[in-house]
Amino acid sequence: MTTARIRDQYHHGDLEVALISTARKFVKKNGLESLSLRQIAHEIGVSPSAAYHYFPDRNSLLAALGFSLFEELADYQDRALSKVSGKSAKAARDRFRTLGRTYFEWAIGEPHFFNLMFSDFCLIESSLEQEREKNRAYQTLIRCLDDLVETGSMNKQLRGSAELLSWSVVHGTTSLIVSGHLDRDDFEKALDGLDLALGIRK
Amino acid sequence: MTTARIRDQYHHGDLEVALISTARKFVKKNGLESLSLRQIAHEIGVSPSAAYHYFPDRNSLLAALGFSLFEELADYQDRALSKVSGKSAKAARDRFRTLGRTYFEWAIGEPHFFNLMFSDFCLIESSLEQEREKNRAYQTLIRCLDDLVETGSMNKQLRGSAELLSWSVVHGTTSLIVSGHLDRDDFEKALDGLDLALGIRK
DNA sequence: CCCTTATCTGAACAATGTACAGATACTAGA
DNA sequence: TCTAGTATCTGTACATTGTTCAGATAAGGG
Repeated sequence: MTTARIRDQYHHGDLEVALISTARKFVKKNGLESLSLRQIAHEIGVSPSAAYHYFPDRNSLLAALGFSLFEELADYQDRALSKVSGKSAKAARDRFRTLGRTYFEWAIGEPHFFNLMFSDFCLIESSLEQEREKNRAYQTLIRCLDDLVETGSMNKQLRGSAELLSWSVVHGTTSLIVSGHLDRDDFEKALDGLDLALGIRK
Repeated sequence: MTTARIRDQYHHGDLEVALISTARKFVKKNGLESLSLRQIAHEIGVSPSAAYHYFPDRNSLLAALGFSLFEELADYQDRALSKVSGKSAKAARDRFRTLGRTYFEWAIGEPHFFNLMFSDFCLIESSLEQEREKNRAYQTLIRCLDDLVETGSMNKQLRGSAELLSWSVVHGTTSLIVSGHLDRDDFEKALDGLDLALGIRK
């Protein structure tokens, strides 16, 4: 009541987050290429130049959006993982598969987001904050694999390579499916193959 | 002497391939985003509208370039593979690794090309010709794996999943490295892990 | 209440993709 | 060889884009 009242006429109040969220809306619908700063500004009801007070250029806005999408993905995965807790072998297997499946489902559901996240735009600021988000899902993967080894339901000789293999298989199939080089149902096949190769018993 | 003489003043002669090859030059240097039809036309010495006689729009030119890059990659792989012939177990292993390594090296050497090939631009016409090119490298992979099984130097129970796993690991790590989410030397680690997981003995 | 600072506007510029009418060169048929 | 017709390219034009910058407007602290 005190801060966000009539400032809508000149001062927007939350322009930075408004820019990112309407950029999100546009990218979701039409992808990166057609994203226009002017359209975003118009949608918000603000002058095209206003954006330059928060982002040096169009690329930086896309980068900021891309970074926020990594958070979204991690949140999405966490939400699904919270339903598969426990330290049993079965729970570890379920979490392992959930981790991969949510990654895939997210990408299939929002292919434009997935493309942005792994595009050139998100290359620059991959230093600090993004690393932290990456680790968030990565730590979960590590815990899954450790649990699988501890419960004796996985080939422990492969433990050293398992993280890299799992991540690259999941990301690889997802990327190839999103780009149309693989069929949708190849993902489950790949997960099955990964289980077999890592010696994960059911 | 008869066909390509003074036509340079009005009729270019090979404008379609000229458009693709100078587009290639620009993408190689600066990536997709900054690619301009007008700059390409100017470089060739032709009017901006001339391009529209061969491509309905900018996207189609990028798609045509992308498709030609799949050919280039396959050629590059074939050139390297031709030095590793033979049906021995060692030859099969070498071909297997060469197949992955050339894929990776190509992408690292020309990241902008790699990005284009797996971008939205190359989604449309992934129907006929591109399938053929994809199969070209894919058949080589299949032959490698068959040889590995025949010579008893690989876990034959994993033969069914091996193609999908290999391809997704190689593409996955490559994609993650190109987009800055993995280190360069993670690729060899992934290949080693893949060997281990598939039971490929040295 | 004023003055500094953050925030946004407005006009402007160069570059881009694309459309279209017309000019120019090539080619086949007489 | 001449002539029509077709393929190929030019020139101009338009709307849209990213980006810059001087100035207007609001907010907040002294």
